Amino acid sequence: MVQMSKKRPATPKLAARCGGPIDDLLNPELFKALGDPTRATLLACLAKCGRFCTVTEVAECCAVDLSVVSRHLALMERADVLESVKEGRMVRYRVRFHSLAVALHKLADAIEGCCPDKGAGNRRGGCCDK
Amino acid sequence: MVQMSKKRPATPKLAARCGGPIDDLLNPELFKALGDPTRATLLACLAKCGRFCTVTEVAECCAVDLSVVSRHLALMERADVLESVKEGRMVRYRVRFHSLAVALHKLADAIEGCCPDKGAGNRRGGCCDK
DNA sequence: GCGATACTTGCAGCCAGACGCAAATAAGCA
DNA sequence: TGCTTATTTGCGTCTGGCTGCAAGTATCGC
Repeated sequence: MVQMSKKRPATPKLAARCGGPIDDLLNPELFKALGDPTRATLLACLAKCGRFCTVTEVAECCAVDLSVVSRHLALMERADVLESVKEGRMVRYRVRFHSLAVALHKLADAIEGCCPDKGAGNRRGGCCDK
Repeated sequence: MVQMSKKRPATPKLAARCGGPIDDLLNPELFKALGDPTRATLLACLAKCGRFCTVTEVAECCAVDLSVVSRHLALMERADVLESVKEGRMVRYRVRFHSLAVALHKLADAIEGCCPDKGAGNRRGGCCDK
């Protein structure tokens, strides 16, 4: 296995030029999807429920209009937080449990990998590609 | 060790009444802080840099006004993403590596714990307190 | 086909937040 | 004290996003 040199940039300006795993993992679209209180409620309810739920069912867990719920669910699907299946006239949404958990674990690992006080030489390969 | 009953709510509506670890971990303030492209850039640069950086240094890694950077950093500090120290006339910010990584790992675990196709009976105690 | 149900989309109002500029505050230095 | 540097704050602007209502589309059962 080739040992890549994982240098740490001296300044934030240099860090900007230096790609690392954190750049792709810190996806604003994903976190925007998780950053709205209404969507957080919907997501938590869907997660606790576990199964595929219809838009009407999900709408019963918070006070906003059904059309708003429909839009929130569609947005979270575009951000790969949810997946959906169409069954006749209804659409069922479910949390993308694995994909979401993996994305969060990877980001957490990338962040920890950037931490300088981590024993000798960054575990997990450091934060920077060169 | 007492075995708590970790039932899964039948509907999203019931799920809303049923508290679980995911409710607290899915903190909109945190994800709002991560959900802006400019803040994502600043955070990635700070993470790759690893050390405490001044506002002026951080501002060099993206094209917005210094005052904007100052506001973004303060916002991320309020969301517990960054920490700061004041040194004379300058303020240095650094990523809260451990705290951030732990929050993300916990959320990822809580989400995985909600996933129904996880062998027999939810690992990690399920998603619901009752 | 017709009405009912399930969901999406168009529209408009409204508020939050991102931004730049300029002024204010704070701290170092001569 | 006066000047410079570092950062914050006030203000106005503007865009984006959340929301509700109403209308549109799709599907089901009769």
